[in-house]
Amino acid sequence: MSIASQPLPGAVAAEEHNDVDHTSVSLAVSTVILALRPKENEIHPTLWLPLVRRLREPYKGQWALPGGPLNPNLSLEEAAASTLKRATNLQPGYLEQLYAFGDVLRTPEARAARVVGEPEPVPGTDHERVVSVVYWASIPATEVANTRVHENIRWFPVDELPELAFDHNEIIEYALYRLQNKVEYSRIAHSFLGEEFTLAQLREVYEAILGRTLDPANFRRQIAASKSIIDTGRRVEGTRHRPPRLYRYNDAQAYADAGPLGMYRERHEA
Amino acid sequence: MSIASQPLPGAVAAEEHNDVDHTSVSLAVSTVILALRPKENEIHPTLWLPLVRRLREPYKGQWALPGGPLNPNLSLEEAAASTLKRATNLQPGYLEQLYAFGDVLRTPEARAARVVGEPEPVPGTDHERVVSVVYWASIPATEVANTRVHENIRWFPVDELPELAFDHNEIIEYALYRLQNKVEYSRIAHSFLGEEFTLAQLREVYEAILGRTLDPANFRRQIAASKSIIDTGRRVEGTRHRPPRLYRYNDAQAYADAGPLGMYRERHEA
DNA sequence: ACAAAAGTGTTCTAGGTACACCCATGA
DNA sequence: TCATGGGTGTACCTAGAACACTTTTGT
Repeated sequence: MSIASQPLPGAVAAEEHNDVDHTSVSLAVSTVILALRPKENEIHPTLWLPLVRRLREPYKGQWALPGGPLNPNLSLEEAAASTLKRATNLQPGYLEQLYAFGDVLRTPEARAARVVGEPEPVPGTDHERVVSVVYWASIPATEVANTRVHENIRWFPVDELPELAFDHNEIIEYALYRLQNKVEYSRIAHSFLGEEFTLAQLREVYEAILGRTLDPANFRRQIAASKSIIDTGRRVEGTRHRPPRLYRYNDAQAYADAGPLGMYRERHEA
Repeated sequence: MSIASQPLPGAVAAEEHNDVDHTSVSLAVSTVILALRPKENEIHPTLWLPLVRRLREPYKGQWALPGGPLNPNLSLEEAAASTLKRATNLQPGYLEQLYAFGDVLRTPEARAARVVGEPEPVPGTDHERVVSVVYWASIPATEVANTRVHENIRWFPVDELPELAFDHNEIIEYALYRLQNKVEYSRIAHSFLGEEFTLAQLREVYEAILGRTLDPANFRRQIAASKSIIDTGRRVEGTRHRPPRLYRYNDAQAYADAGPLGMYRERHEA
């Protein structure tokens, strides 16, 4: 028996490797995949995400985040990317770990009970324990058109989601919250656009994510001050007003997140 | 066979439950436990953390983060709290998920190779794959004295760590980075102190975490503006200067983090 | 000419920093 | 009375918000 499971005073495990068999908890990786496009008959873009219909119990027939059990040969991030590829066949602009969800019983009811301090429902014997490591990804607008179509995959606007399997509604809510924070102090907004874009397009990304309009004048200055974009010298013509400049990212920096070590390079860079 | 493992166009798994057996990846939970106390012969406090000596291969004899395999009956957070209790017998002031580390081979060498783009070393057949969900916790100063003593547990100042097992040095580095960020926009600093404290003590917490001195005058005003503390009316006497006031937290709010849903309540509160 | 969005200038305010200075206590 | 940290006042600077205004295009 492992020292980890002894309740004696000397019992402290230095983690990892062969301490105990833990086949009863399985590990899945899911991805919240976000892209911007306008709804039918609307001008401004909204966040959309692809969901997958469950083909088996529990929650059979309901929509869920794309994902699956972790392939032992892939890192968590590679697994998330692979999920993304399978579900959409698109190239992400950014990919980052969101959170590891690991409550014993992961249903909306269980969480509600927990929040108000009631006793949690006991998992049934048919309920296998699953810990999900969830990633979120952005898809550049230029990619969106290439989405694969499939009967059991459908894109939904984030403000018109159905009731999803497990705790997936809550996970998406949290992903959107994280995105809102992140857009304010990093450069992820760019990852929703193509190589070149106008300031108005970039502003629309911010507006869609933050859910409010921004002053174009101030927005321009803030972005300029951040030095995150470069004027290509070219303009978009054919608009019925003054032609806007085209910009591109200043930074050849990779948007795929290299994990924590990458994450804290990020804020010191600019 | 599960649809998740088919490479066909229609193959998209809606995650979770019985899709595949994945006994070959095991799941561990570790905790970076942080407390403040002065080093020998120093006045100002430094961050310390407890490490556990490994009793088996790999890395036998080296120090490592306290942790162990996930008990299927516990949530991730409960598992982290349980680890903390086993390693220190102390009550944490705050507990929060840090990150899920899930590279295929988690050694410093592998990460270094990855960063410079070299091919990664191939895991040996004796190397079982482990995904670690890591939490970090703070211990109030009033608790620190009650630490359990044990031959295979030792507290180290964070700036004098030995070479640790696995990628644990990197994990701790990241924990400290996260702490630095967090201290600036939330109230965790309080969680390193007892119920009542002086402004100078609170400032010392900030200074130890941020690694720089702060202007006492401005610090006072900033904390006052945040309304996060309340004057108890009492003072500390016996100092050889003007007696400082005693304060306590304004907020009866729980410091144990309730996960993502709790996390985003946090920033809108103040 | 006019509509519409691109782009510039100006003012105001809140928050942070720097630092001079006064206050209350023990020795 | 002096040393020491507690605590206040104030001037400065910068980033952001608000908004008036000018520019450049297509129709």
